[in-house]
Amino acid sequence: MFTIAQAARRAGCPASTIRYYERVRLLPSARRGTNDYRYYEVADIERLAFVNRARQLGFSIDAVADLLRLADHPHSPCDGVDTLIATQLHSVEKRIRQLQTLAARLRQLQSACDGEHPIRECGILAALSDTRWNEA
Amino acid sequence: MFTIAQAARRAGCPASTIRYYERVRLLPSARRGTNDYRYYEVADIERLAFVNRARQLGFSIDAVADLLRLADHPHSPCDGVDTLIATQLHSVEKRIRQLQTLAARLRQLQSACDGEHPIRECGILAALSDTRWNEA
DNA sequence: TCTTGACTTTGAAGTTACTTCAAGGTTGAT
DNA sequence: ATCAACCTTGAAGTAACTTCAAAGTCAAGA
Repeated sequence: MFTIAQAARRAGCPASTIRYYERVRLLPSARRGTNDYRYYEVADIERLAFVNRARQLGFSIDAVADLLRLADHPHSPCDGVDTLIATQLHSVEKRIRQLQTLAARLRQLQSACDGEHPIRECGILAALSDTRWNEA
Repeated sequence: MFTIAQAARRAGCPASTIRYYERVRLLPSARRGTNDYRYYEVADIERLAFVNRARQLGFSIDAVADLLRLADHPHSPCDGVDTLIATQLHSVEKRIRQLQTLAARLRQLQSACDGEHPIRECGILAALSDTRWNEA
């Protein structure tokens, strides 16, 4: 049996996050001691660690809840899991593409200024003020 | 003079966003008519468009406020502008690297399952449950 | 035993950048 | 006159937490 801080250390997240997951019902209510402290067993901590790993992969709380539900039904087919992973991968890839476009624009802006002149002559602000910007 | 919806259309953002920017003081309070409607001139709309372009580049509201302040001082050197752009570019690049790591992990997970078996045998959930995960 | 510091509890509010909603007033065209 | 489409405000909702305040608990050392 572990206190919330011990569980947090083992699972690799703050105690406040564990309380939060309980509050939003991502995790079941923890067993309580007579002092009203939450106590966790190894199995609880493993589930929590599973949640943290999925969150680190960028899954939303709702998606993690789906994953947990799927993991709790060992006999059903795993298409659902595959779909969740694929969906997440697609959204990550899309976000990467957006950010790459962004980075390219920022680099372009950067090349419009050598830092050695007053703002009045700054190509960056000129570009940002240019109404033709949105065409680019 | 334009109403808020007209200004919004010209600047390319919802009217609610303009009100929001005013509320958080990113933009000055708009001039009001006797009907209490907000009215905008071309210069106001240009400033709003500038804000929208910077936001589209991923600058936070605070950073946009900095950009506006800098743009309002045409005689000071433009190092500050350069720094803001560089900082933003670095954070975008960092985020891209994080997401690429994420995508690689998701692809790795994907390869652990061919979708043709029950969850009990699913390599994805096995990997997510594996305590050695965090080493990877 | 007392104290001290580190833990625990709760509910509420703060974070970011908006969007949505409710309830009501204004405008312009028919 | 009436109708749609606009405008106003303040408040609440969104995601996923984090931080805070106020108060109770516990373990160890003097």
